[in-house]
Amino acid sequence: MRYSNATNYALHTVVHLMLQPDGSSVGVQELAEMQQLSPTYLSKVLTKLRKAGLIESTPGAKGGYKISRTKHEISFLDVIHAIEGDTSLFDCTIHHEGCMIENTMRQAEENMKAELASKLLVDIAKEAESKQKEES
Amino acid sequence: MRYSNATNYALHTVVHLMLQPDGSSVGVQELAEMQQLSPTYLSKVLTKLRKAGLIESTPGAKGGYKISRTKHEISFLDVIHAIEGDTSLFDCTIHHEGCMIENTMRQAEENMKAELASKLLVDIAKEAESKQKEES
DNA sequence: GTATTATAGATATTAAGAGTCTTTAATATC
DNA sequence: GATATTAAAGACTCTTAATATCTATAATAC
Repeated sequence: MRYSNATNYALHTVVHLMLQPDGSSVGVQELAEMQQLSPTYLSKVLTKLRKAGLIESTPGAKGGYKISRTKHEISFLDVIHAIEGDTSLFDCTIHHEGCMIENTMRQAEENMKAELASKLLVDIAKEAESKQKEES
Repeated sequence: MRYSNATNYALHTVVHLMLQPDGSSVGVQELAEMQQLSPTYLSKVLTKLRKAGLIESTPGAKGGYKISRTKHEISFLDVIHAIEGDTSLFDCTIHHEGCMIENTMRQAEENMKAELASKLLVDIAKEAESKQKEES
């Protein structure tokens, strides 16, 4: 019962892309090396992000991925949703509607999702940037 | 990415046991029929609940399962923990400590768990009881 | 002793996650 | 236009966890 590794890769990639100079693209090769995983696998993850409108891609030489124009609005939940889909953590397979147990579980999940919707990845990127400056 | 069916079965079983007269046991046969699943499978789930101290079991004729004496303190989280273990929803497999993304995810999860720890199953049982009275 | 019931072990089945390989399409550069 | 580069998509494999099932064993009531 966990979020998939794909979600982790996606979150890290988005933050990395946010740290790039405006308009510049990064190839999947570089992104994959950074996280030590295979480029083809990561590209499948990134395609989901593109289809969700979170990043943009350009094929061909000097192509790659860059963050979309809604950069400052991308939340944790946006990325999770793009990768995991809109499934619920909990489904009562016994009752078909109005299950009180399911209601309680769903409510708790909704609150978590609301929190994750309020957390923006651009803030993580900023934090990472200032940490780098401290170190140098 | 969801909680297992086992957790659902466990939650429903606990509520059902709470609705029994004090001290009476219910066999796994009956509990399984109620939820339309195999008795041996459910018994494995219930053994986890017993090991976590949430229910008690007595083998032999007239045996079965009953809620433990801490009945009024059993929360959703207690049951989830008993079945799913204490794993986290999110693990950063790239960084080993201090990952800012992991921190944010973990914080949201902690808040959800705190909410689920505050929700008692005995309240669900009471609600179910009063609903039954309305209908009769 | 006999019937009943929980427990544990071994095993099987299924589904999802994780990942690879290959081919195709698009783009830039020369 | 030819070539190199890069994303995308399809087919496929591998592994793991969930979801069971079946059988044997141990405990208990009568």
